Amino acid sequence: MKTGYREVKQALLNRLRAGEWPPGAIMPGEVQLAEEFACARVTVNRAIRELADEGIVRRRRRRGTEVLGDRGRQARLTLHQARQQVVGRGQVYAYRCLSQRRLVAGAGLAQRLEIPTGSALRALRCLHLADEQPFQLETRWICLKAVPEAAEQDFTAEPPGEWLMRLKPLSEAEHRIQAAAARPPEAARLQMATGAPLFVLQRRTWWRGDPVTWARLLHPGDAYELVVRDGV
Amino acid sequence: MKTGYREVKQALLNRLRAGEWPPGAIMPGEVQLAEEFACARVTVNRAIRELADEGIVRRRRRRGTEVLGDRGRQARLTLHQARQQVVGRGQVYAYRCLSQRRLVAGAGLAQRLEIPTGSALRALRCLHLADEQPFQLETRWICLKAVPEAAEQDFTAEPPGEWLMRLKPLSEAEHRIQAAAARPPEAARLQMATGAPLFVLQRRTWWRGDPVTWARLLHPGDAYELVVRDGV
DNA sequence: GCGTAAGTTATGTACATACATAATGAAGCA
DNA sequence: TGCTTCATTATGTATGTACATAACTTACGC
Repeated sequence: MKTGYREVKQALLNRLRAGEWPPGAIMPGEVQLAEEFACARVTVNRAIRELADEGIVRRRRRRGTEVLGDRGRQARLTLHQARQQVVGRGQVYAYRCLSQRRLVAGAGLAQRLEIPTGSALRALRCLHLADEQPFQLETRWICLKAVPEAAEQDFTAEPPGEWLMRLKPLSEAEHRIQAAAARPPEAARLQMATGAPLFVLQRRTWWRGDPVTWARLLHPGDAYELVVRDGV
Repeated sequence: MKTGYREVKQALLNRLRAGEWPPGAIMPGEVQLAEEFACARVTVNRAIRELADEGIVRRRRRRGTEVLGDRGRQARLTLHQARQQVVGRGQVYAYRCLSQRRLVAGAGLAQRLEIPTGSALRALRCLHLADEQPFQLETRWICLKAVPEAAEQDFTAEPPGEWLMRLKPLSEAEHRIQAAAARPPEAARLQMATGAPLFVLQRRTWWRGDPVTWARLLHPGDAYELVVRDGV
């Protein structure tokens, strides 16, 4: 039976689901599977490579393909800008820059951003609104060493996230998601009660290894959720 | 210059980062790039395919390869079982099953689980501890139609998440992450104040389209965070 | 002018072949 | 025994070729 890599992949997935090769087991080699499916080895290779990319199996030279068991559920998360999230909900987006200034990094900031103390930064505080209601409170620092253009940029019209995305669209990022209690100034900005739950997303990004920005994005906890749907 | 697909991919990424092809632009075709890099078309194909998999470009037949701009940041999220998270932190894991019983789905449950009203379910409430401290409060329903073995299974020794993972290791899943205020019973179980922030992870899974389980995992907000690090 | 058929084009996939690379074990030697 | 060397093996990658497929363009018939 002449087969494409998709069919091979699906067939292998079905067998894995059926428990034919339990976690920890070594699957048959590519040549053997190619023979069984009556296809070229490259075809099997591609099928298994995709399974490996998805974290279902692990491939090692000479060892073969091992079925992974205790791996966690994997999901592909996509994080959008506030504007996209708001218009995606069918609401009207608005943006306000609450403050923007320059400063030099103190010890705490320097440590969080992994930069030397005294580095020049741009500090911003912005509010994103959905249908006139506070949607996200953004606190952001931008390293002027990595992004000197940010020193003179005026962020009253354009959110810094979108501006950065346009300037440096491809960078590495680290995201941290937490739940926290709103402190008084945050609660006031977001028009919620002090101590009420906040959804907190912190994002740090790098550009070729250099720290670019650190953002803390706060959402009122009762109005926000992150949804990830993903066939394993 | 004889090149491998990794080099081609990196070279293309560099040009994309340099803004050579702005978002919305159509990149040169595979044949042209193959000629430029002095390699086979398939090599360029693989390089660009990986960029497409990562959400950086979009490929369409006859149209060519379009550079995406407004896409959100992507990250690969891995969600582990409570046990793995706890031992990963270097703490001692413990598990307690607070209650387990059978019931039939009422209207609300049926809707949330996307099953007919009256379906047989197993309902569980469990507590996961880290160093004797409450770490996660789990509320779970298991559809007996999809997992009949769960009807008689005793979950006092093994957490249902791990048991299910062993039984049905590969299923589709939907995750929802929220921040919420702890209600009195939850707060008591987790030894925290009523109204304090909770990190809420809800997970629904399917097995070949059939709903399998719905879990609500609550973490004290001040002691939990989800970290995702990912080069774009 | 309008709809349909045929042609064009870029990506998508399959295959045979060849060689590269990492990991493992066995043979050979001090 | 302990070490190096070499053969083995499964995966990793590159290439030329061929054909498939989707989508756009043009030509044709009416």
